[in-house]
Amino acid sequence: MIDLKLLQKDFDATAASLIRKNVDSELINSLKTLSETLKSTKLVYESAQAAQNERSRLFGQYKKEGKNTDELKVEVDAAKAQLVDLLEAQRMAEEALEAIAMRVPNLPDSDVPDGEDENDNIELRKVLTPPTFNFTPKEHWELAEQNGWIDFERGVKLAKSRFSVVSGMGARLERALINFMLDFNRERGFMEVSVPMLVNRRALEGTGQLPKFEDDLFKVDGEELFLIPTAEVPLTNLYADEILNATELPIKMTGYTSCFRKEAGSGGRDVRGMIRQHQFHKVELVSITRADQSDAIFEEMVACASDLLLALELPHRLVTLCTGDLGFGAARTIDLEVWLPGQNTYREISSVSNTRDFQARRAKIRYKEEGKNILAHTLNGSSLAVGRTMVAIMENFQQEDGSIIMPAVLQKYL
RNA sequence: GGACAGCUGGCCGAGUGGUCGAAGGCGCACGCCUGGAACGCGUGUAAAGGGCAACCUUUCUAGGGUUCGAAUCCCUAGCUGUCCGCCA
Repeated sequence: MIDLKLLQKDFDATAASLIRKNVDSELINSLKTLSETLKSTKLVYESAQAAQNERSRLFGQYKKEGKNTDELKVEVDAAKAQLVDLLEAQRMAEEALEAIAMRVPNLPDSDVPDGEDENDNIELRKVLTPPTFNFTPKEHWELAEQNGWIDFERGVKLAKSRFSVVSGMGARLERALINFMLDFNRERGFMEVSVPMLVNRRALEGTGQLPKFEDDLFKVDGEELFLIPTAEVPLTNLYADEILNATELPIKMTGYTSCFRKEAGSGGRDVRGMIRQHQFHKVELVSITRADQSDAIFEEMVACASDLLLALELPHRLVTLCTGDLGFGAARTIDLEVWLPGQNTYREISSVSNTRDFQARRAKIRYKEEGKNILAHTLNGSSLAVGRTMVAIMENFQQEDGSIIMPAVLQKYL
């Protein structure tokens, strides 16, 4: 959630910032109005309550002194009825504000480039040169089927479309990648954590998937539980509702989970192959930091993901997302896109975001510094999407006969 | 799933109707002590919102109720623990 005080104090700048993220200006106006209404409603209620508290105190005193309380009781009862109404007004103002505030995205950092969509993203740099082939490189689904690594049909039989089965060397590669990534991240100071893959509504509100994006999530029937779309949700919410000691920060974590997404809005995109599945594996990085640490940790996380690709000898590029492509909770994001020779293009394989205090405000993650409670900064990044990494390995290391050479760093994991 | 017990500050824990946002301890911060530390001693220390401030409001899991007044009494829900059942 954005800082509503900032919106009240510096409306023009905050509104301009939200407009950069395509938030409707009417919505911004109503957000401001509602937050001010709440403020004045509260003021009225609180002074009425203060008067009532005083009367109650007097009542006790009268009783003790043996005075008659009949007159006071009439007064108290009258005020009580009024208080009920005032409280109700306050509650309605709160609800109205929250309904909107929880659906307003984070403010982008001032240096995030303006833009409409992914076409306006800005390439930062390329790492490694794409390989050249003296034959026409195949796409991964062809290679996967030829090598017996992935069975798309049987995945559909077991569940539905966008599910697949990985077997043989493919399954071993998947496991090797997960282990390799976790070890790599651990060596960079990220503590390994294993978390639930089902979470409650509160957790998803904390990281921003709810209330706005419920359609993208798989929900467990009859329970208030959802399958996680990313390990970012449980890892970040690990510290929800807590006040950490400043000296404990930064907390740097890595975790492997399956991820589940309905891919509701993705239409007919990437229907073939394993680029876009309902269930996929991902190793995630999450950091909880002090406000002054998040920029440095952000760079660390980007470097970690990029170096991981480098270790796997996978050509990739780093891209700064423009305002229009930025996710709901992100103040800034760098995507890592891996080269896919079969598709002759770069495709997203990792996304590293700094949400600043946006998630922390929702999830109530604070730290104490010099006696004050300060909202933490939270960051997340994939490191990496396992399925897409397998796709990249297949396409980049394919031989003319369709066989695939494994990256050297994975040897000891296979 | 069944029975019983519990849920209080960063943590532990006292508190059965007003003097309680709450004893005490731990932790933390600062100071003294020390060559430097530990120990010891002293002081401070719940959160959220509003206000320049004094101060005000709210919060003892949540929601409802009783009462002039609820951490305290009643109801419901959630969670935790223990025992039983089931089980990888």
